[in-house]
Amino acid sequence: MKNIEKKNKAIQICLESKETLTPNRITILELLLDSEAPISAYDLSTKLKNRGKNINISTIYRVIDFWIKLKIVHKISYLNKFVLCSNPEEIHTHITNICTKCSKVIETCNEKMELNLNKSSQKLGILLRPDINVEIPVLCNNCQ
Amino acid sequence: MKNIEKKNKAIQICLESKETLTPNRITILELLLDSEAPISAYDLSTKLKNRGKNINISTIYRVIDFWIKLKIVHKISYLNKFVLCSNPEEIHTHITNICTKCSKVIETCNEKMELNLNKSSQKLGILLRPDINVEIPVLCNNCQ
DNA sequence: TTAGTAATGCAATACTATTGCATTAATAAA
DNA sequence: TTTATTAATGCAATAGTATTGCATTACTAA
Repeated sequence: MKNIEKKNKAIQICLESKETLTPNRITILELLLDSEAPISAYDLSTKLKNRGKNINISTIYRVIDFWIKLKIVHKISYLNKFVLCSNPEEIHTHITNICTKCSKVIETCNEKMELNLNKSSQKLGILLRPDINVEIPVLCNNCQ
Repeated sequence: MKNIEKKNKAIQICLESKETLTPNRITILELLLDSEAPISAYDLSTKLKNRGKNINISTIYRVIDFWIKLKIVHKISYLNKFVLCSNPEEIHTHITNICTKCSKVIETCNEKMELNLNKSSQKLGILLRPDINVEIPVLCNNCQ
């Protein structure tokens, strides 16, 4: 999925949800689009300052939360960083492979990674969240 | 696995690794044993102070890292907290189901959760880490 | 036009984690 | 036993991450 498609998809989802598409939300969405690797809120803040824009850190966090709620953005807890979802349109288990050496992220979806958790979770009496995002620590191609 | 067994196992692993078993390391191990839920480094610090012991926060982090390296303790990135591994003796994929509502942790191992990642990761050119610990956001029994 | 709601700014604060250097404790070699 | 070496800890500053309450501004609907 190309960046321009991702952006349009995000905007579409936003409008369909009847949420407001503000300049800050677009700006931060674009920064996340530009960033291949996950990026922290404070890195976003720095990038914005470099471009002459100054958005308060609280607003940055709020905007990130906004996109997370729409499932456009994922938080990578392992890194305390944020990344655009590679497939925002699909409802599936998001699997984020994170290289623990170089922090590169390889995102894939349930089918490709064969994560069959539903049966076993029933036995445990737990319910998988529909917006499930699983982080898996790996070593990428270059770092092995 | 009972607490006393876990403790003995941890001590055994420590000694077999020819690491030093210091009072701080034992104290913090015991606190982690007592805590059912994951606990933060600063919460450990508070508990220690309440018991009249004052261990510097840097030491607490170092001791936690020490136990993590021995695979006795897991960091739960989703919570920025730490928890004793339920099965320190086994080499397997650790799967930590975390209730996103109450933070309860249900840990299980690879076999029980059917996490078949090896084949698919090969296709992606990535290598699973042997000490892999996967966090899965769920809703527990009580919170559904 | 006005009332109400949503978004943002501001700045303080809380929480999480690391660092460099000094000191102390433990261990091994002479 | 004494000394040299290494490991562990303390200290306190600092860095990084995230949230909060309240004021202000922008937007939306009555």
